[in-house]
Order: sequence, then C-alpha cells, then structure tokens
Amino acid sequence: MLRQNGLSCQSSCKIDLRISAKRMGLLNKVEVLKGRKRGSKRDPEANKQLLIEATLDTIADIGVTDTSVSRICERSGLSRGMIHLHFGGKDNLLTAAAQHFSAQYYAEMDRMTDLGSDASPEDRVMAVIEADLSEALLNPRSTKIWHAFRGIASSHPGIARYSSTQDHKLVETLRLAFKEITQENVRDSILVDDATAGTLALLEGMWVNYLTDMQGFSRRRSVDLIRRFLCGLFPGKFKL
Amino acid sequence: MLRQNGLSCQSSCKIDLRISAKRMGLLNKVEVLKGRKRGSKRDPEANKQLLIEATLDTIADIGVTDTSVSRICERSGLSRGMIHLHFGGKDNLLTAAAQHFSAQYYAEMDRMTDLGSDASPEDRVMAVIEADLSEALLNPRSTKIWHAFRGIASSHPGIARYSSTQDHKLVETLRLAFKEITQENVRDSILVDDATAGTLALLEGMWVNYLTDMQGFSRRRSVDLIRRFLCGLFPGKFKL
DNA sequence: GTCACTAATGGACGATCGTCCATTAAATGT
DNA sequence: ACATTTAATGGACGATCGTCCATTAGTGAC
Repeated sequence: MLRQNGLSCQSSCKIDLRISAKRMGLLNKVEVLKGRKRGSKRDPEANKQLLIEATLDTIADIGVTDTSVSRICERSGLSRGMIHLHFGGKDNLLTAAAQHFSAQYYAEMDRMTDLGSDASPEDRVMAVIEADLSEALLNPRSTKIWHAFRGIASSHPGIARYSSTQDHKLVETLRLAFKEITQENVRDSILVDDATAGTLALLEGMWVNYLTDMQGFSRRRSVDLIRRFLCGLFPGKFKL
Repeated sequence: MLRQNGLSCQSSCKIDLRISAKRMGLLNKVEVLKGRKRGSKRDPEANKQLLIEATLDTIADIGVTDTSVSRICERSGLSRGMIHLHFGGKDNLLTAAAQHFSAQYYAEMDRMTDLGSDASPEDRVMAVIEADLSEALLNPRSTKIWHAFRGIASSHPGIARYSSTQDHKLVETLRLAFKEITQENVRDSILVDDATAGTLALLEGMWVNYLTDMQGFSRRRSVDLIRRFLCGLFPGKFKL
C-alpha cells in the first residue's frame, strides 16, 4: 500500500504522502491491536512486534536469502533505523522472529490439544497429530518459514535453538500418553521412546510433503497414515 | 590452503604465490582425478565440477546465506569470472549444485541397494533404510546441504526440482517391495501407498533428528525404530 | 510553556554483492 | 611458424547490503 501511494503520485508530493499514509494507516491498526490509548503515536513494543511479523511475512514471501533490512522495513512501514534501535541488528531480529514463530506454534498447539483430563491417551495423541496437521499450524506461510529457519539453523546458532521439535513439552505429552497406553507392558520402555520419536518423525515428514506439494497434500490422508502406523505399533488401539 | 598461503607471505609476493600455488596444487589434483593429458592447463569440464563442489562445500561450511560468488571462487581457487563464464550466473550454479548433489545421493543409494534379484522384499526395503541412514549418505555435510537447499527451495524454483524425495525411482522401489509383501492381500492398495509414504516420512524425520542433534543420534536405533513401525504395519514381517 | 528524555527517522558510510567485459594465456588449426 | 579459437583472468561497475548516528518529533514532568 505504501509503495502504491508513493508510485502513483508526482515526485513533488511523494514524501509527504508516504509519511502521512504510513502514519495514519499503520498506527490506527496498531492502536486497535494493542489497545493503546488514543492519539498516541509512539509504541516501541508494538513496533517490535510489527518488525517481527514483517520479518516472518517477508521470509515466507521471498525467502530468507532475499530478506534484507530494507525489505523488512519496507513491509512494516517503519524506518530503516528501527531494527538497529530495537534489536541491535538484523541477526537479533531474525532470532527474535524465530523465537516468536516457535512460541506461536506451541501456543496454538496447546490451545488445540487442551482436552479434558478424562481423555484417553489415544485421543490425546491423535489430538496432537491433528493439530500439527491442521490448517492453523500447517499452512503455506508456516511451512516456508519453518523450513527456511531450519535451512539456516546450522550456520546460525541463535536460530538453531528454535528449530527443534525435540526439546519441548510436546515430547513429554506424547511420551506420557504412550506410556499410559503400554502401562500393562512396562518392560518395554523403548517402545514408548520409539512411538514418541516415530510420531514426531512422521509429522516432520508430512510437513515436508506439504511444502513439496501443497496441491496434492491431504490432511485427512496424512492423519490416517500416521494413525495406521500407530495402530500397528499398538495393536487394538488407534482403530479408525 | 590458498588463503593460508596468501596470509603467511608478505604483500609483495602475495599475488605470485597465490597464482603459482593454485596452478600447481589444484591442477595436479584435477589431472589425477580426470585423467587429463599431462601438461594441459585447461579443462572447462573439470572446472565446472570444481565450482559445483566448492559451492556445496561452502554451503555446508558457512550456510547458503553467506555463500557468495567470491567465497565460492576463493574456495575453488578459480577466478571470479569463471562462474558467469560456465554457468551464466550464481543462480544457475546453485541449481547445478543442487542437481549434482541429488544425483550423487541417488547414485550412492543405488550402489548400496543393489541386492541380488532373489532378495526378499523385506530385505530390499531395509536396504533402502540402512543406506539412507548410513554414513555415506547421512553425514554432517549432506544434511546441512540438504536442508539448506530445502529451505530456499520455495523461493527458488530451479532448486525445488531437486528437493523432493517423492518423484524418483526410490519411491517405486519401495512401492514395489511393499506390494510384493502384501500380494496375498491385494484389496488393500492404500496400505502400500501408506507404507511407502510413511517410510519416506520417517526417513525425513531421522535426517532432521540428525541435523538437530548429531551427537545424540544413533543410526542403529533409527533403523530399528523404522523397522518396528514396519513390523507393526506388516505383522510377521520385518522381524528383528 | 518549558524542559528533559526517549522513540523514531532517514541518510551517510564502507563493505560486499553479482554481473559483465577487456585483456591475457593456452590450445588448436593451418 | 603464425593465425584462430577458446578458456581463464581479475578488475570495473552500479546496486544493495547492514550498521551507525546526527537530527527530528513526540511524551510526560514540572
């Protein structure tokens, strides 16, 4: 929107129009989002969020490689100095974006798997799987961002911290559920570990399938596939 | 090695040393590798390969984001103009590198799964799994490169073509084997599809695990995990 | 209204990016 | 031996990178 305004008017008024358009449009939106008191035109915390969101959107749109400071600021409608001001540099912003993205994922995952405490372990496992493959978590934007971050994680320690599914509450949720399922058969603790790791691995694979071919991807079939594998691991459980 | 020479000598002789070192060292190596006729100092094909290899090494070392034309040339010991000369630009070189990497993977996979034609379908499936998780295919370099390419694939169509495991001979190998296993039970064609897709998904997940935590990764445990899942899918088969 | 303070701006800066090409060097043909 | 062709070089080029900072604008205290 900003760019369109800038391009469509003559050069003499370009700067004025861009500034006023930015000011009005974005700040009003921010005010609504954050509930900031009316008339205030400054809100550092909201701008930090704006930058993080713009970073994620830019990565999803044009890829990490082409995500530059200028591009992020352009999209957020804020000035170029803002990144250094609030984050101290591009790298820190990227790390903050990865953290925010990860936190958002787990928050939404928690929300979607908040079954009653009387839910069977099978239902809890399936809830995790269905949540992970739901449109809220698995969509074009999130897959692109997720894999982009993972792709640069090994050369970017700050991001690596948020590129793993393996060290979160989610793992314990699954492990506990599988433990309950096998409780009569306690001798086999490796089964629980394998079921947990295997389920997460299958989900990873599904995300890759989605990234590779979004058209041909079917959430239902993917859920059924994983259920089928779990049904094999725990005969009698996870029946359709 | 080039850089060390450049740094360790004085500035007056820097250029001469670098050139002579590059000429001697690299060309002799290339001659040995390619069997080029003695005394020849030009070999465009070898240089293309040299650039591709240098590209992959650079990506594995410092990540795609920092992989620039200068860095690639520095590592290969060739001049900066070479990339434009042989590939017409950086993007084409990256695509060629992705293609080469993919081809190398499948060549090695073929080599390692070349069992006799009397091998059981179970053995053929397990051969694919063990090959994919072997050190020859799954190592720090290959994982970093693989995920780096996948991370930029969605914004780089040329690379996307080589970032999928799903449209290759490998899929048919697995599908055929699983079909043989279920041949008495022909009515269930989805089982074959699920087993194929699930196995590949599990392997994807194992690669991610390896990338995320190379120290804690165990090839044997990963193979056993997948075998366990398959054993559940096909009761009686894939026994330890 | 004035003052101190912080948020925000946008341009300056040197470094590096990828591309391109005039030049040099090597191989080949005659 | 010389001419022709092709491989290879390395610097020039403008664009863009990320960082930094002098300046402006908004806010709250008095």
